[in-house]
Amino acid sequence: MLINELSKRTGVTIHTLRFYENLGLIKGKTDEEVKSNKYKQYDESLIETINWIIASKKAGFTLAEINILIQDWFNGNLTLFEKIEIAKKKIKEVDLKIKELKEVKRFLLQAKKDVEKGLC
Amino acid sequence: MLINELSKRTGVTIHTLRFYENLGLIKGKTDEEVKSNKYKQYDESLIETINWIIASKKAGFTLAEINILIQDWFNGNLTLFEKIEIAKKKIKEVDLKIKELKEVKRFLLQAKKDVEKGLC
DNA sequence: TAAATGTATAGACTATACTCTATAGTTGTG
DNA sequence: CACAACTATAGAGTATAGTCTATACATTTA
Repeated sequence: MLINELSKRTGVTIHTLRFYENLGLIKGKTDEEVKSNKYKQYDESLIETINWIIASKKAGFTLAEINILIQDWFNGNLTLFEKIEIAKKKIKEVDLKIKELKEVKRFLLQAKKDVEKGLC
Repeated sequence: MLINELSKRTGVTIHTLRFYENLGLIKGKTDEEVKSNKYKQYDESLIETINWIIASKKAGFTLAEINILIQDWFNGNLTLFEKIEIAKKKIKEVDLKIKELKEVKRFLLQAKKDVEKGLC
């Protein structure tokens, strides 16, 4: 598909998709047979990749971190063992973030309770 | 306490504390009695405020959002009802973030499982 | 009391992640 | 075939959140 379709199907603007492509997060390829233009074709599988990038960003990972993981995972010639280790490490990081969020929630619940009791 | 102590007790650099003070997140006051300098005194209670700012940042809130909440909460002359509503709203936001993180975790667990099964 | 350390202010600089503009060429439609 | 809509590239501009430097005083301490 062309960039316009990729943009519509992911909800990410064309500008941002190009920005991601420059960073190496995604990659389209120009059809060698077509000589008249340099329009890039984007693979169907990029939809999932981009959704994953969006989720990871929401989870607080930087694009640099996400990029390293993508490079390792898809282009890194890693052994099965190494891939499992990477997944485990990332899962730990996500668990830590969930723990931090739960602390913030506890703080908010306490504040709410204090107000309800008329303590502040 | 002076800014140096506040920095040491919160782990936030003096530069960043001043940056926060410029944004209005925290406030020190110069002792009117002392004419020789303009050294600002920071209240003991700011330690908790700053720890809360740090946690909120980790939770993905921007300084602008944190600032609005602080202004509302501490200086906003809100009714008890309004404060409870604000707390409820923030708790909902945190819950959403936790949900998003759990999705990322599910994705990672699936990837790990796929690798373990030798599917990729 | 000289030197080291601390404080205040203003402004420059950096990194991250976009977001927009300009320019040039390509494709699809009435 | 005119022209609107799409694509590519490069580079400028923006917002957020710091981080650092320079300058000028003030305070502490050996």
